[in-house]
Amino acid sequence: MQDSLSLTFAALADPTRRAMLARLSKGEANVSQLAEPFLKDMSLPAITKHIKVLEKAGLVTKSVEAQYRPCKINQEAFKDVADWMEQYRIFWEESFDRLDAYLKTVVPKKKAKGKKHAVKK
Amino acid sequence: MQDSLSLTFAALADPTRRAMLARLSKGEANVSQLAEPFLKDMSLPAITKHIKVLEKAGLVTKSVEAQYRPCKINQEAFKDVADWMEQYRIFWEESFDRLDAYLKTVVPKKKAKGKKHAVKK
DNA sequence: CTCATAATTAACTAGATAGTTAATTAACGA
DNA sequence: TCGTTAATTAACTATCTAGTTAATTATGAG
Repeated sequence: MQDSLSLTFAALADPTRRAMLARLSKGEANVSQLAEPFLKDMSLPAITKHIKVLEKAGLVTKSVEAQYRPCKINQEAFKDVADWMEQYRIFWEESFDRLDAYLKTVVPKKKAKGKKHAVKK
Repeated sequence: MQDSLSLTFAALADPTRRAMLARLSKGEANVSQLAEPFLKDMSLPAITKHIKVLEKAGLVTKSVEAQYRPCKINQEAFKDVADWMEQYRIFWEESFDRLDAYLKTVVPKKKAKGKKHAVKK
């Protein structure tokens, strides 16, 4: 991995981290506040690591306030995901009719020029 | 991991797999057609595995047609991602004003009841 | 039947990820 | 200054991931 979108999706691929984002969508929270619902399941260092993953992914920013580390959602990464999703809108929007129509506009049963990989059927 | 959304995000966290989806968004393709742009970088078994990841994530379905395995995009997983994203719309939509307004509606500098975790400042 | 192509499976490896416990750093309050 | 709380770092481990090569299965073409 390494590219920014991959980092972001990887960060989202964990229920603990998604729950943290859900919490942060309600407002800022420092590390122990974020940790609180999970401390029955995992240690504080584990939480620290999850937050680091969210930061590296650009989904969260953390600041310094005395001994606290208030975290908040960073819009940029969400925008990146939303932008990427745009190209698939046709697939996740309700209308099946429009999908059918769309699928007829692209690659009308392409023959694969060199006829090497031609799809027979 | 294990939950469906985590599987889906994990599948999206790879540029090869995202490129495959982009290809499939233009229309069906069988395994070797999907593989073609990547064979200079990786082997066919690696491709097979990537496709399996996309299938398990529900992003792609594969069928059988003679010796070919035509793949196509499966809408469901995209819908799931889009639905999940909905709750963060306020963050990825352009309007900063509306975000400010929103943030004032939730958690008005909560005091953390037991005063144990009170955010000082 | 035999060969070539499509695709998968098996077995293995390097490196990443997610967690642990123990120790450390920093700031506040008394 | 001393104890407490907030948070991180270090060191380690188990499991997962992404790739490899070699072998195998299945189909259609001649």
